Amino acid sequence: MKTLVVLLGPTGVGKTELSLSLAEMLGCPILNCDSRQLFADLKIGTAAPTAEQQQRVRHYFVGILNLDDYYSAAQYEADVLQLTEQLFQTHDTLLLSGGSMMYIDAVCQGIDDIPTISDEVRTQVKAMLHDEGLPALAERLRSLDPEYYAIVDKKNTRRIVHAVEVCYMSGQTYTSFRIRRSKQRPFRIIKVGLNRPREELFTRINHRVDQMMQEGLLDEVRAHASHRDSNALNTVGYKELLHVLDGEWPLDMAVERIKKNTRVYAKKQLTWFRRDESIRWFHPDEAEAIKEYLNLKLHENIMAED
RNA sequence: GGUGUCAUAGCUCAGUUGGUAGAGCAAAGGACUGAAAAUCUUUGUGUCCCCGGUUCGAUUCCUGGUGACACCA
Repeated sequence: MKTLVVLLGPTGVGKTELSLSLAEMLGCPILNCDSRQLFADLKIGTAAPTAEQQQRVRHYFVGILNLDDYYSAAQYEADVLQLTEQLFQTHDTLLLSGGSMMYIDAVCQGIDDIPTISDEVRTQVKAMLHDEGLPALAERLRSLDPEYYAIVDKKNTRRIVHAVEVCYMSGQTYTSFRIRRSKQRPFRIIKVGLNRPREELFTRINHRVDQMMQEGLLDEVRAHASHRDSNALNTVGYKELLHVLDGEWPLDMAVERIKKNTRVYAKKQLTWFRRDESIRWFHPDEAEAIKEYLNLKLHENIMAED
């Protein structure tokens, strides 16, 4: 039985550093599970693994997308499953490391099979939203899919828009695609969570943002500002600095906002992870304990096979 | 040293004609299934600077402290 070790935790906790030594111990490559490190041009602002780190351990899913590329959790699920099938032929264990909650769940439990929205439908629904407003779009959803309308957050534009898109795209209700059943994987999953005391985590985040600024984050944003409407740049660190480039915010205010928004993001990640009882939590400094835990679990695995 | 102003939530402040208080920001919590570092959402936070006095009752009025600021010496 093959094993996928999932290393997760809030942003800035220290996943990257630890993932390297775990991968070296396990003798395996690292599969990145950070939705923004997938983009080749967001190196500084996403604290992507450096060339040197990638020299140490082979990484997959780092810097493989252009800023305007369309990508999704479902696509990530498919890509990871395909790659793991291949890599498990030569490895017993693989390491998935990152903090993108939905991407992790997509790999571990799967995601419902929902039709991909065509550009036409996307544009059409976008126009409806623009012309009629959100309440009117919600009314359309009420007649298209009353069941989902009953439970959806009526103020959440993303959710309403997506549900309407799916209805128009498929001619069926959005509800009919929401199976929400977790899929079986042909490998075992061990989840290791990293966390620190709140104050410690926030101090690290603040320092890391200052460091990103020193490394030239503003220049990175400037270099790609022409893609400002892409989803990729709707990311903490980038959206704030775009306001600076537009002359709307002073730099120090933007830096403070980046720190705050990163902290908020970290909290959101922890909220999501908290309900996953299969995660075994550690402090990042407990590297030895983590290795011991993994060895124990992997050994159990072998015993179970005999 | 003198005169004046101020002292209320983690911060900036509002307010109570005397019945123990509220905004913004910060903070904490929650949702989440094909854009997720996205998107949406809930919630407080208190010796009202301290000791007295007046009063049924003082954060509010009064005396005295303490501290901050401004101006004058």
